[in-house]
Amino acid sequence: MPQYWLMKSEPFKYSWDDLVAETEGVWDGVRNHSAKLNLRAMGVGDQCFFYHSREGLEIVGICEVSVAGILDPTDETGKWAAVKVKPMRKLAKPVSLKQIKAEPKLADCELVRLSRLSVAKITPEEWQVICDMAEG
DNA sequence: GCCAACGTTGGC
DNA sequence: GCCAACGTTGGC
Repeated sequence: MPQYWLMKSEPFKYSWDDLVAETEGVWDGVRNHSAKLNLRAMGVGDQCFFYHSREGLEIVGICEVSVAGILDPTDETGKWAAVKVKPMRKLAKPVSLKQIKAEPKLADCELVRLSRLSVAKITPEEWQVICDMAEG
């Protein structure tokens, strides 16, 4: 059974469109231990929301882990983890942070509780709630 | 651009 | 091993 995640990226550094253009992207540059543990816990086929931070502040698309458990190629120490992801689909309607905060069912999600965590875990229930919001 | 939250570093 | 200082992240 796949797990669910949310990955943040600043769109002016690496946006959803950049990932789509690349077809497959390496999710590297994470330098936070909690985020690293989440990256290490990912498996091939896991589903990830692609969230735009700093600008946009919304979930824009869904991608899937295509390669799990690799070392961060941008890290010379060999201590940091990375995964590869492939874009799956763009959301019909982006789900903004504002909407997420306004939804009681999402009040406890890692994205809201740990706002600075760049790779957050999403429960299946939360995933479903956000997917419903993206279609509404 | 500001600032709060949080992680890391380094002096003791 | 504690904690103050500092740097970074990310919402506003």
